[in-house]
Amino acid sequence: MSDDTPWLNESEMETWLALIGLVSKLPIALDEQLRRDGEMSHFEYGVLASLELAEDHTRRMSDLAALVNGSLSRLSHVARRLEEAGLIERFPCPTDGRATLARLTDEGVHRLTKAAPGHVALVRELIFEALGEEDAHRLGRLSRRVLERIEDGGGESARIFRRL
Amino acid sequence: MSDDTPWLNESEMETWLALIGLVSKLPIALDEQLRRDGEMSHFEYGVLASLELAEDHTRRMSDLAALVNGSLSRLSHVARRLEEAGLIERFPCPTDGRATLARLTDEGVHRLTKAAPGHVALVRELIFEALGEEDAHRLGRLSRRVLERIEDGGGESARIFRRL
DNA sequence: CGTATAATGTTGAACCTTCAACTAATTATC
DNA sequence: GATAATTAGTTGAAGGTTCAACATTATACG
Repeated sequence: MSDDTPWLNESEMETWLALIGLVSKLPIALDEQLRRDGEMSHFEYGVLASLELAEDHTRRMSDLAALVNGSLSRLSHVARRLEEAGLIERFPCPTDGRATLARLTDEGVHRLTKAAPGHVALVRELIFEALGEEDAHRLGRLSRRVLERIEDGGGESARIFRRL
Repeated sequence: MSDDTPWLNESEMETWLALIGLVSKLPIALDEQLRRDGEMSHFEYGVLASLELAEDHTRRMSDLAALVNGSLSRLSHVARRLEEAGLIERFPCPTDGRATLARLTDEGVHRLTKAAPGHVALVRELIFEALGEEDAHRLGRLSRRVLERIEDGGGESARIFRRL
């Protein structure tokens, strides 16, 4: 095979490995703290936190799924467990019979409140203290640009593929 | 409770959400392409690629685990599946009776070769084309700094906790 | 209206990862 | 050199995620 693939050069490879390292290890660090301080995963924390910010502590399942970057199926399973644990409750949406609403319970608020300070402290240490406000802000902007590209259709080849 | 927790301000929250978005979605985009072009996950790709770069296409399991940012247990399960699929083979290390060596087979090389061009193309598009070489390099440097902080013990609170 | 299509969620099975327990070999220590 | 502690790796069970199939309700459109 004639190799016209534009492989990564050494500098690009270093960049890529650093990013992959971050993407693999940051979630583990977050899960570790939250498991310890709140007996929950980072995904579950996201669900609870996102409900706490919402009007009446209530959101539609599909909105919630989008906010926490998860599939509806994943959220549905997680919601069942959170409901069994008494941290949220679910009930049908009065205005759209297809939809389900999830609401944070008082106990959910309590558990979130217990875990949150440690979580914020960890985020501060790993991002804002490690980089300083300015560089942290740069990291945010760069992340957003990559994110846009990802959401733009998952890559050129995927777009072509999907059109067939 | 008197609330002296230094919550994130709006700008910090935007930064953090962007980063979390990246960390949740980049792996999904990578897995999608590799699943399509090579019937493998990104983690499996990492294992095969890391073996291909090695002397004699062979590495110790524990070295491999560190290189792909995974636990030894996870790697062991994955290695069993890759071995069953004929992509790698495992055999005891001749110089250290505790260790196991993993070697990429010819079929493993073939499968890797099949998936690699699409993978590189995706990485190029999502990172280097989206950001340009210079900003991509910045992203790499920032990632590395956060990574160092993570590996520095998982955060101040964790260090204190662990000392008790 | 009535049917076709799309949107919203849930479920169970298959699959993957983590966790704890375990085996086996090596190194440290006395 | 025997025993203890450490290191390397595997395993099975428990728990979480994905995938495909399904049920249900809403919307489009003829």
